[in-house]
Amino acid sequence: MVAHDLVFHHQQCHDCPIRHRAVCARCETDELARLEKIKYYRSFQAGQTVIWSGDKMDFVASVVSGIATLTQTMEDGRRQMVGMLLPSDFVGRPGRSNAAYDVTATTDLVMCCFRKKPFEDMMLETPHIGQRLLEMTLDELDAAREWMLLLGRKTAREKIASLMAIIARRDAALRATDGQGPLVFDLPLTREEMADYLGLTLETVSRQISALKRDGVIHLEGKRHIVVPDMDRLLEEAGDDSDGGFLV
Amino acid sequence: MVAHDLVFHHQQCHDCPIRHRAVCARCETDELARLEKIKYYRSFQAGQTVIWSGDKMDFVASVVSGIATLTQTMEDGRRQMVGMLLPSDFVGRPGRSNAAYDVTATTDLVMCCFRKKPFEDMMLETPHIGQRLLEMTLDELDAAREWMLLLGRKTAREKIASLMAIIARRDAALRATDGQGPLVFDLPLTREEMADYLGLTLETVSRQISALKRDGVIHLEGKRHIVVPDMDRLLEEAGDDSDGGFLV
DNA sequence: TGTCCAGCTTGATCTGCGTCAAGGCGATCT
DNA sequence: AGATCGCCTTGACGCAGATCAAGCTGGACA
Repeated sequence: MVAHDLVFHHQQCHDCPIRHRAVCARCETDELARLEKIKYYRSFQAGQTVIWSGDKMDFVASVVSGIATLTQTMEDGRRQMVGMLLPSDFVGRPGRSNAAYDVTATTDLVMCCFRKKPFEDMMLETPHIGQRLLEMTLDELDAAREWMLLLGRKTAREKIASLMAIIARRDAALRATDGQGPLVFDLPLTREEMADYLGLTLETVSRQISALKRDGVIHLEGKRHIVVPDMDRLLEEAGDDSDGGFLV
Repeated sequence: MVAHDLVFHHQQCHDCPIRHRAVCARCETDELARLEKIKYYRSFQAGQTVIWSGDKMDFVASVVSGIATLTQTMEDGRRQMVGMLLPSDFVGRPGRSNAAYDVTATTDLVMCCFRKKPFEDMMLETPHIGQRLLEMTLDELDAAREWMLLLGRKTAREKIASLMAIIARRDAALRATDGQGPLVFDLPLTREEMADYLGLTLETVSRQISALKRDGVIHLEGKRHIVVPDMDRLLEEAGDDSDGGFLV
């Protein structure tokens, strides 16, 4: 059964490697049949650009596997990441025909795309798709606002610690690691991408990672593999609201 | 006729001083009647807090007049504004019972509130309310992402110039000033609020405003009244993507 | 086995903005 | 008219993070 879950179904999709949300409707056959007809897959290699800001974008999509980023660039080349898309995340804006950001595959990437017009038609006739999309958009808005606090007010060290915590959390959620014990994950971003995420330079990122390592907040094996011996300590370094958690 | 326009109607509301969007449904009498029953008004004085982060929030609302801000605060007192609500803007999240941010009236403020539960019920039965809300949320997300670029990558001078441009634009939109000629407006924020908006200190805000004045980019009469002799010059200072405009 | 290169680290130095501190200005109250 | 208070400006100084520069490390390829 196909279940891309725009409504919180989590069945295994018959032709996708993972469960992903944000794509299909309640599992009612007619809807599914319609979705099947307008959906198609696209693959990208790490580093490839999915779409440039300003380009015509006649589809919406959800990430099946891999990671994509949204970035904005100023004329002089300064770049700021404004979105990170993990599996199940949604890109594209119904009711707009041009991309507002550069979308880039930072790892090998598979996306499940829907041609925009028929998707919009379906949204009109199937309210719960829109409802689910609203919910996801509100979540993204919350994430963006958390990110704004980070960019505007946190120190470099806090920024790095925050990023580690965010990645650890999302990684754990994806793998449904109910996880007690030391947290382990791989950084899916280069130092430069982290810098673009955090509003820093790659040198500062490197230095602060070294500092956190020196201070025992994280261990790293190789350049990408991170072990967090004590999540609470990390969250403290991140300057996050205590309680380690989710107000939501 | 009441028309708070969750669907782009712009009739004058019979009991509100201005046209505002984001509140009511297509002007079909039964819907209006229902909305009338669940709506009520609240007024706040400049400086009053509407709701604290974490508090129970059993309503959603739209701004009728005045300006409200959303801010996040770290334990040590560092603050970052994450949203600015002008008339017609919407606050509150269907499907969540606690506020995620401090909401504060920066000017005298009137809000049109709807008790949450009945509003949610209505959303379920009246899809276009949800559709309109999705549209507005996507707009806010775009604004948040623009804001992230500002926070992460712009210099203090660019930040100030950007803020002036944003306020000028929103002000013009509100007053439907189709406006050629020198742009004129009042700053609705104190220097400290601007600092919280921009991720700066109030001293830096003050210094950069003085600098822009010295360089003739803006003129100011008193401390709040701004005249922009050349909008293009201002946008250039803001480091915004040339074309002066809206990709949307 | 060497060499090449992208990604990363580390050092030295510079600078934009924060911090601390001292007033100025205008509105409101007495 | 003076006192008070919130808001704003300006100066002096210090530091976190940017910039510039050199070199490391590990994987791909010949």
